Amino acid sequence: MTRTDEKVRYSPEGKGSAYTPVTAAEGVEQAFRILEGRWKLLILFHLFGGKLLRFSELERAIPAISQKMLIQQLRQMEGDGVVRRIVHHQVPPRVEYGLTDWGQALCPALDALLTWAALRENGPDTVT
Amino acid sequence: MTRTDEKVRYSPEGKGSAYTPVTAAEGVEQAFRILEGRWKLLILFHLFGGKLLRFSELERAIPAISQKMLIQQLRQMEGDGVVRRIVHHQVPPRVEYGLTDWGQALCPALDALLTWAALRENGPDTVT
DNA sequence: CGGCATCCCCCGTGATACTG
DNA sequence: CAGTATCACGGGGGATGCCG
Repeated sequence: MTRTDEKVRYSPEGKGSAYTPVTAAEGVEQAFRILEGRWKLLILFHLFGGKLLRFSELERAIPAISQKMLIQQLRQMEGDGVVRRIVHHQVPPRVEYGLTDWGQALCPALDALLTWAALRENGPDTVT
Repeated sequence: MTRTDEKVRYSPEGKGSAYTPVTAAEGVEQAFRILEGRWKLLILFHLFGGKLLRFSELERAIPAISQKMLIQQLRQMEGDGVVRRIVHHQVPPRVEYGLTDWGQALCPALDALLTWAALRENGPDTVT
């Protein structure tokens, strides 16, 4: 590494957005807070692609999850604006869950992480 | 903004990289496992850009962290191949920490998450 | 300087039972 | 069908003190 003396805030595009290590970490942690949770990613990937799934369909798609955890994770993501809840007032009750636009926008970001994780195996360690 | 409302699914129908909701979630969770931890992101962002920092420098950079947590998070990331530990055998002891190439490769992925998180405020929610 | 060991607490998670 | 409520547990994380 040649020059590291510059005040590089790791900024990729050198645009107006200047991140310090602290603010950048906080931003990512904010994202992590939303995604953290034993089942959230699993739920998310079941909902990607604009799919709408009923509560019971999600239960079947994720057999190991309990009703409590399913509703808890869904509620949290709904509160965070990632998941949207569509209630059909009828008997028997019909509730569907899907992603918001912002939730859909997670796809490329998670894909980047997926790609990164895959590098571990593919990449020949240049780890000095 | 990029259009994510179309066929941006991770393509289960596609060829080559066929992720199911389960495998994709597992992949991202694998990445999350590595990044999860109260201080890891903060440490990471202090190390981005090929910077090498001593233990005591990291302590000063992150005042709120305890020695136990600092070494714990560093060790875990070292074990995961994200952080590399450089020991200079001398008196007094001198130990520096930096990122592996794989660790550096996290930058764009985390940037994607950062960008996504920023969308929440900037983007006028068309959350239907 | 750069750790390691111990105790303690909190909260996320799981199991189970009940309800509109 | 789609939840709600309660109890219990384990581990991640904080504070503190000691070692090479």
